[in-house]
Amino acid sequence: MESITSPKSLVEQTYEILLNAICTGELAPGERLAQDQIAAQLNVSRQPVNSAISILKANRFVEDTGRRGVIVAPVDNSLFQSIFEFRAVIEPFAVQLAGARLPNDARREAEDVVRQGRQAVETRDVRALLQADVEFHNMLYRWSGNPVIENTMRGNWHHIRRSMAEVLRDPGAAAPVWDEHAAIAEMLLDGRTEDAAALMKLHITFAYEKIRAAMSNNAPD
Amino acid sequence: MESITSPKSLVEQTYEILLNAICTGELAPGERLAQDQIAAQLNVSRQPVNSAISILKANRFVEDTGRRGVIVAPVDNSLFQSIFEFRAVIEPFAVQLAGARLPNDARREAEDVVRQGRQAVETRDVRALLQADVEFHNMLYRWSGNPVIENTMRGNWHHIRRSMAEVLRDPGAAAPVWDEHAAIAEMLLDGRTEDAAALMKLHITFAYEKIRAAMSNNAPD
DNA sequence: ACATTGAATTTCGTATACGAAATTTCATAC
DNA sequence: GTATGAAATTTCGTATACGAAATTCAATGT
Repeated sequence: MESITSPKSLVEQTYEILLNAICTGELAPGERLAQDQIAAQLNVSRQPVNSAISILKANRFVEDTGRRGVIVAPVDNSLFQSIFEFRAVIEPFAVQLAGARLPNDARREAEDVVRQGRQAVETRDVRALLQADVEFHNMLYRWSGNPVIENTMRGNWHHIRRSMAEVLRDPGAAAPVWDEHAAIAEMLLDGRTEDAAALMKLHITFAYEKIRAAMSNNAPD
Repeated sequence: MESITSPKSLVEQTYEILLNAICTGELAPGERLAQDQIAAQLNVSRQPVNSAISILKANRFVEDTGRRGVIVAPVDNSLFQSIFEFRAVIEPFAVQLAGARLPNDARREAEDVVRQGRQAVETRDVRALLQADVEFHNMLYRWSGNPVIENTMRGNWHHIRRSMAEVLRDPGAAAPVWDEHAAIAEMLLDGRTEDAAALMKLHITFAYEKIRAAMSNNAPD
């Protein structure tokens, strides 16, 4: 028997919709969030919209202009480097911890996620690709048994998604990513934890190089 | 000339007051947050209180009960281990980065913070001690030049503060902590980055051991 | 034409109002 | 004395209302 779960409040729903719009780039950096307009669009009053914006503000996804309302926070280019510099340490660490704490159905779960990722590559669906990427890494965070990693990275992934959405214009380029994911999972499930962690470090480095290359093509500044 | 900074909104002020009360333990885990009562206490309407609680909820400091309102999230004991496991990797990493990117007035800044920390040890002021601790580590995050570290740890420090408040009943025990802080800063400023990072790793390990010992005294379960 | 200024408009922050859902209270039956 | 259930109360989520501050825009002077 499962416990009763109350439906999400309008504040939560509004927050998720706005955050998603920001992360996918639908709401561009610098764009203003007008409460009235958003409220009308979502068919709610301004009150939940106002609360949702407060949450976005606290989490630095939007900035106060001091004037009318808030704007979507800019994605400054140096953020890429910082994010991947950070992940190059955290991700292998998560793999190392996971090696000692694998759940029973780990193999099945890993195979599911990898299948989803590869399917997204096939269908060239950027949104599904990003989601599978989040899920793969999130799976490892869970396996690490360290909830701080999971919580910390939850926040970071939204920022990562914002960045990725800008450069992942060619989903075909993501094919090797999923070979790497599969190899990492395989090593981990085989008990070769150190190898898996080392490959994860490479994986993040590769991803960063790829993104940097894509960026300099898209916006050569 | 400095730019005009708008005064904090009631939502922000309410959020900070509530978060602080949660982190210091003034609002105990499991305690209910009644909007009417808080609003009356802070002399504002329920509206800013409601928004502030939404932010707390999004950041996992309070939990939905599904029934009336929210309760302060429990601090489960395994969180200690997770936090320090995490910091044992992140803090030395921050030191390593900082070694290459020290600002000009680094020495002066470090001396200021260490002085504040030692003074808090003298006066046995737990609150000031925690604040100095946050500031010392935050200084290193800033020096690391990686804003992701700083942002990530900002959130985590609130949780760390919650945990620490419960065990830091004896401020005298914090004296060696500030010797370690001073030594880390000294090494870093001397260009001995690797040594500083190694000591930082030890520092976190020591801190964890100390807290674990204090915990088993306070609540032997 | 362009700058200036002040009235009209927009839009936000916060207060208040209202309906719904849960809890508490209390009368009643066993 | 305990269980039951309906009425009263509490309290939340959300809508609406209102005042203040910023922006827009048109009228006026140069």
